[in-house]
Amino acid sequence: MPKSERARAQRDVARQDARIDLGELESHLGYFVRRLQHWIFRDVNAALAPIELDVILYSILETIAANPGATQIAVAGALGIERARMVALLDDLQQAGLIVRERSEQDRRAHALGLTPRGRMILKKANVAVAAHEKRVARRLGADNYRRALTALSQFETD
Amino acid sequence: MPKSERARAQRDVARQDARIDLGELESHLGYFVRRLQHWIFRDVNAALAPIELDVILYSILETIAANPGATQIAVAGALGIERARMVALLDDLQQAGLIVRERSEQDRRAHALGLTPRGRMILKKANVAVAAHEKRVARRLGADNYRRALTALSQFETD
DNA sequence: TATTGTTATACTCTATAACTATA
DNA sequence: TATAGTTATAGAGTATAACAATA
Repeated sequence: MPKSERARAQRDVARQDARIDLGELESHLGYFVRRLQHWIFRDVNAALAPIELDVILYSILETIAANPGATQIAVAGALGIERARMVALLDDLQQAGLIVRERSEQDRRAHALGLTPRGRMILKKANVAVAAHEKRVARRLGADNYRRALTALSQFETD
Repeated sequence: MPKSERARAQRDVARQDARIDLGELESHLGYFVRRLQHWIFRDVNAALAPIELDVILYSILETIAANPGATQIAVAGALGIERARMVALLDDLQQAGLIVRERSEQDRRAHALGLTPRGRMILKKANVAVAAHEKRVARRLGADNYRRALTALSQFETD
């Protein structure tokens, strides 16, 4: 099934029945965070689909670009991805010709990650698509709410 | 490897991890939403574990409490759960003696959902645990940011 | 002994199709 | 024909454990 169809199916399921009341859930931040996260996930993945990326692969590319030579564990740790899962994700990116894995000279157990020229080109396109997505989020949330949300949430410290 | 060298190596690794820069991700709401959602999910599930619930089962109980007699499809639609998955979730709740499924009199294909006395008792306990979780979120985010986030995100309209 | 990358496995979540009983 | 609930299955995502090479 094409991604657009899958996205529509998800929308249909997510659509709320107007008669249903959510009780206490309406006062819990977690409920609204989950709802927004769901919408954002769908929208950003749709935006990245034409260049054959999803938001996880994009996040990995962007992190490698900002930290050339970083190891798989460092990137995985920064993004909250299991190192076991990172292997297959990097395999995808490598097979697509977007990244290189080179043996680290300081520590021959580790791989130093880097972008290929093609990787840099695709990342540039991805950042254009993601910027457009970000504007859609801001428009749908309202400029004031968008600014409020970004300010508030960016100050949250995880463990 | 001597101890002093090992200590230095560990420091170097730690410093490298701390040095990881997330690039453009730091200006994207989606990144912070995902990060917060992940923390909230873990914390609320830990809070509900002692009464053998998770946040999905709790959300279903709360929605049934607010809409007695609602059908499986109505509750599933309101919470963004596939109706196929809802079956197993309701099986769990029914087996735990928290809900009842009764044939609807208006439409004999449908189940009218309701809480048992035990379901109401457990939901009461769950709401105490979730309220404590909500306070942890507010404290960690800061009172002002918590209010800002709740205001901003609750105004987001999904499709 | 510990760590990096890797493979393997199991479990959950999501999406879809197909079936049954009703409408 | 269509819908509510159900079953079955396939594909992701997540969490572990174990192993080889290296520290």
